[in-house]
Amino acid sequence: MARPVRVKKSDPTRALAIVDGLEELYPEAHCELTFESPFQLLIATILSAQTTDVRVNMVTPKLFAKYGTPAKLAAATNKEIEPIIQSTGFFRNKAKNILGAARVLMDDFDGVVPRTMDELLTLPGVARKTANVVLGSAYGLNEGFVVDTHVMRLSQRLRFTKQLEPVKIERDLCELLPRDKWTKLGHQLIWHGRRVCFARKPACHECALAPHCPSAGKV
DNA sequence: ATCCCGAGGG
DNA sequence: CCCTCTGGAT
Repeated sequence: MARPVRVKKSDPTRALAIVDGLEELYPEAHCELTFESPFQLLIATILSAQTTDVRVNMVTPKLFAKYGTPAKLAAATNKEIEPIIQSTGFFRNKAKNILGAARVLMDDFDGVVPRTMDELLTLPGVARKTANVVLGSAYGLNEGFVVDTHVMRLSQRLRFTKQLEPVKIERDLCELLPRDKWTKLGHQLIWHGRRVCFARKPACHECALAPHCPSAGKV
């Protein structure tokens, strides 16, 4: 027996009001990692796991001065890389991942960061979040939706989704929000998460989205 | 103590 | 699902 009724999705009209509000608040929202190539954004994004972009931007100039291309990074050793990225945390895993990613790029992709989700997912240290950052901010493609800690938190507070798993949240966001704005909206949600909708004590009293937010004053 | 533009393995 | 890897800021 087929399930007779679908639950109504999150109200698309309310969602679009929030989209407009975010555009008004953060028309300039963009990726705040510093990079000069798709490769450098890929590496910076791998390094950004569980740390702030400010911290990543403190180590990447030194890293990219010597190892700013796939060929150069692929030829490096863990011992050379680890001290440079140490302050970003998880530095042994991250060193292994960025070296491994550089080597896969050389071996399988002619040293060019690929432009598809499936190909990006073959790189060590790269899952959907990192792949979506590269596709969106290095290549300008709206292939998916970046779901990081901020996007996850805001999506739940704004009731864009009730899911807890990032991949399910991404699916809901893609169904609900206009595709041509996925990348920009990701940045805008992150900016709002940093500036107003804090993890611990969100500033609902000064939030322009509060009229549209089911969680306003309740967190 | 909790959080930060996570990923991989059990 | 859970856990671990890891450091710095608040």
